[in-house]
Amino acid sequence: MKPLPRDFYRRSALPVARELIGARLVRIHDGIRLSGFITETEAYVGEEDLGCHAKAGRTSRTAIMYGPPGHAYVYFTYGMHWLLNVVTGEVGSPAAVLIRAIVPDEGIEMMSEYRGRPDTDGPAKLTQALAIGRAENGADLTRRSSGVWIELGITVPRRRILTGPRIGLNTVPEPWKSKPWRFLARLDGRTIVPTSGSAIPARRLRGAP
DNA sequence: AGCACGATGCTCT
DNA sequence: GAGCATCGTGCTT
Repeated sequence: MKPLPRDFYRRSALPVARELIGARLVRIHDGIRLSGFITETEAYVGEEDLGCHAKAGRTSRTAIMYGPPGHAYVYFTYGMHWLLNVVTGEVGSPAAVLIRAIVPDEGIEMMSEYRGRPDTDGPAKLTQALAIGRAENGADLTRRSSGVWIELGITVPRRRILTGPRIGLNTVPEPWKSKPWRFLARLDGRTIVPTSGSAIPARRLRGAP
C-alpha cells in the first residue's frame, strides 16, 4: 500500500496526531517487513509550545523539525532510548507528532527478537522493536525507499479516541503541561482485527480502559 | 497494581 | 551542570 502523502503532514500537528491513530507504521529491516497499527500519539505544535523541543529554537537537534513535513524526527533521550516523531506543518514551522505505541501486526517474531520482549506499547519500546534509531533521523516517511513509512491501516472512529495531557512533561510550565494533546485508541475490551491477519487482544495495550 | 529508583549519555544553559 | 517526550526491576499494598 502507498505511503500517506506529504500533504497529509502539511498541517498542524493536532489533526495529524489524531488521524494517525489506526494508521499502519511499516518498517523494512534486513529485507523483513515489520508493521503495526498506531494506537497512541502526542502533538508538539511549535516554538511557542514549551513542551516541544523547538522551544529552544533551531539547533542541530531540532533542525529536522524546521524542514519539510513527512520526515522522521528521531532523537535520543535518557541516555539510552530513541523516540520516533513525524514532522508536520509547513517548512520553517517546527512541529511534530510523537508515536507512542503500536499494536504489532506483521513480523511480530522479529520485533520480539529485536526487543527481547513482545510488547510495543511505549515510544522507546516500538523503536527498539522496529530497529529504528539514529540512522532513521530525517528519513522520508512518504517514500518506501526510506525503509520506514506510514500507510492507511484500520479506521478508528473519533469517539473511540481518548485525549489527555502529554506524558513525561514534568517540569514544563502550564498551560503547556496540561494541554490535552495526547491521543490514544480506546478499545473497550474489544479487539483490533487487522485486515491482514489475526485478531489482537485489546488488553495488550497499556492505558486501555 | 502501583510507586521508587537507577541506568546512561546527549543537549542546552 | 542540570535535565531529560523512558524503561525495567524490585519492593510494597
